[in-house]
Amino acid sequence: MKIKRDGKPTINDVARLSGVSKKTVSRVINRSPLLNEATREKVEAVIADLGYVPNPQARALALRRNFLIGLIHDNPNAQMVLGVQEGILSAIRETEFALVVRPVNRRSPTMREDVRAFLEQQRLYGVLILPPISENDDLAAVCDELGVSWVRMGSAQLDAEEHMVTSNDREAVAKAVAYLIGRGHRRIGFVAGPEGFRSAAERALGYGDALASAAITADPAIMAEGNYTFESGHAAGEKLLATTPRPTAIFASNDEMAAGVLHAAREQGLSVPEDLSIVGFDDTAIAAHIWPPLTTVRWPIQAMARAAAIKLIDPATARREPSLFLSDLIERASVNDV
Amino acid sequence: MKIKRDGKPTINDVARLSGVSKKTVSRVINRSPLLNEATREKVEAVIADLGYVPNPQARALALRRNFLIGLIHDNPNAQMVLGVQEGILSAIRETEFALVVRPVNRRSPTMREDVRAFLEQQRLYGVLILPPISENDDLAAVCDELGVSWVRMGSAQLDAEEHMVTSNDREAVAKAVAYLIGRGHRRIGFVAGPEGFRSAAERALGYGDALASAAITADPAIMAEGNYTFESGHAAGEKLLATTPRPTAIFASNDEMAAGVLHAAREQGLSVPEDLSIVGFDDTAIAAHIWPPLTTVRWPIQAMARAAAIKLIDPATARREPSLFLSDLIERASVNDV
DNA sequence: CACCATACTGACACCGGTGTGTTTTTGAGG
DNA sequence: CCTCAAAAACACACCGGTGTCAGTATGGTG
Repeated sequence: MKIKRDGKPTINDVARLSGVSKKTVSRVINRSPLLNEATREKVEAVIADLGYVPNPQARALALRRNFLIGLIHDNPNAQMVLGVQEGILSAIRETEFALVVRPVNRRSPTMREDVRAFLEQQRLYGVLILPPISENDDLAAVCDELGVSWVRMGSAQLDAEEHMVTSNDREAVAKAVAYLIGRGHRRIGFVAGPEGFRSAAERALGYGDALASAAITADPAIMAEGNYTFESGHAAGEKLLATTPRPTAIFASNDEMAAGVLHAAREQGLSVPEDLSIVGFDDTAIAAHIWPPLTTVRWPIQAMARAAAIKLIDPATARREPSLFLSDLIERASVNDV
Repeated sequence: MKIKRDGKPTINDVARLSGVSKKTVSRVINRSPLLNEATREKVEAVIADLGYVPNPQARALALRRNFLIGLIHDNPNAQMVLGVQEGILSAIRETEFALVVRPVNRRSPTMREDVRAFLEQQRLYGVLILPPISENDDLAAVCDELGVSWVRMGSAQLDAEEHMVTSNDREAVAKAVAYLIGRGHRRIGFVAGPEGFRSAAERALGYGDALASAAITADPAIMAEGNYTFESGHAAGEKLLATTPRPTAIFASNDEMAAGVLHAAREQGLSVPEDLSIVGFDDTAIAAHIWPPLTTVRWPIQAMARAAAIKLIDPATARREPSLFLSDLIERASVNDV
């Protein structure tokens, strides 16, 4: 007698074939300690023989919790989202968890309700929220209300450590701008991220810190705002390069905008880094692939995502690991001494 | 009397409060036609009042199928993977399906077993497989064996239409190379994708077709192989540009490699497109952001992914939609007349 | 050798939905 | 007013696991 029907074997098949109750099989699966060694081996042999794998839906129903964790993001940048996915996966590989992705549109007025409906329908175990929408406290509130555990990633400590993985953008930008100052630059333009983004604010603060440390007074004429896109960086570059005296260096709050600035410089016949030094932020793939390769700040996105996932699925372990991540300056070829 | 416990309301709560059996509530949820209008309204009122949402795990258990579709990929390119995710999501939005992602490593000897374990553990409804691993027939076999429906995306018709969404790379490359020929180029280098990739083979075939149509004999000296990375494109570029006479144009089998070729050209003091024309393939973000912006072939990845997802969740509708997608040439600034 | 704590194991209800077969209600026709 | 088929609703088992608590060996004690 093999399996009853032709479908996949169930716990009942295993129980019948090994002559024990289904509860005992359940104990074997869950590595219960109060279990006779001989019984365990007998059951395990049948499991292996049958190729039995427990049904996750039945398990989820009985346990009243499932093993799905969600990633909620608003695709700020493909490289980053994929880095995050890799990071999460490195944490949940070897576990029974799986990753469900859910892009949302931050400009949609129904975003909050979309997320709510998604969580209600799927009943995920927990979710990870990426910037920029991680800055939205509403989403965290929705999760709490629905009993979904959550962790957000961001550029400033918005929550208790159990709910937050943070990168220290302010400090990282300060270091990068200080690096430009160290190379002799005094007139350093700044392309900010969009208003309302915490990351943008933090990075702007870091720029201010660095100038202040060097006793350089900030000049609003060489500061522009972009929205983290290539096009906005291009426009900001045009504006900054039209000022007199022209900045000798520009720090852009992300790589895409830095690429836009580079583009603008090229259109005006300027060479980089000879006529203009540029530093970006994020170290996405684009940074290494444009010409000249961009000096930028590397945000350890993958490690952060991994830490966030661990917080979600194993809070005990997570408490012994860092929640604040520092970024490194990656020197490439877009900066010259002045 | 509201809900029994403080948990989420269940079908039993709805049944009790509206004075019908749970099966009737089930019929309301599933829009069963044999249902009295008055009863439906009564039950729907209670559902709305309670904010009841059916438990997907219980549903999955009873139906013996869930509403999870998987995306199996080997991250060839962040832009592409994210485009695919967006495409799938546009198809499943408004449905009860969710998207589970699962990156794998094609170089791992256990890849096949990894995928198998994943499918067995999660019991997904169906999966979508991206190139390049979609070319691996083993994975399709594993899915069949496990009763998981599947659709693969690829550069050539490998399967019956119900299992396959195809892009016509050969024809697209032929068009792109013909375009270079039309601009007066005769000595056109080619950077191939890695051996063993169907997409690489198809693209090489397209290159050959175009040369043949123009009665140009292919010169092995100006053909190199890369592995779809920036670095390999850079190396291929160095090799091709060292030949005499130097090619006046180079077609690279993807954008990353095209960027690498551009890099190599720049290092040799060549300007693009004045001294060398370059055409890429994929139209990922990098194409528009490098300097000069790259003329490339746009692969309608998002539409393809959407079509693939529809094939999975709604085969009937899918039969009325296209399964073969043609690519367009996007003219930017990396090509000059010779 | 009876007794009892300890270590295992089992029976059964339950999680929250859906399928099946049966019963009740409805309403048209005689 | 009764009959009876069609329509609507119900009861109950079932999907495949887990929790609870009771039952059965086992072996050390008095």
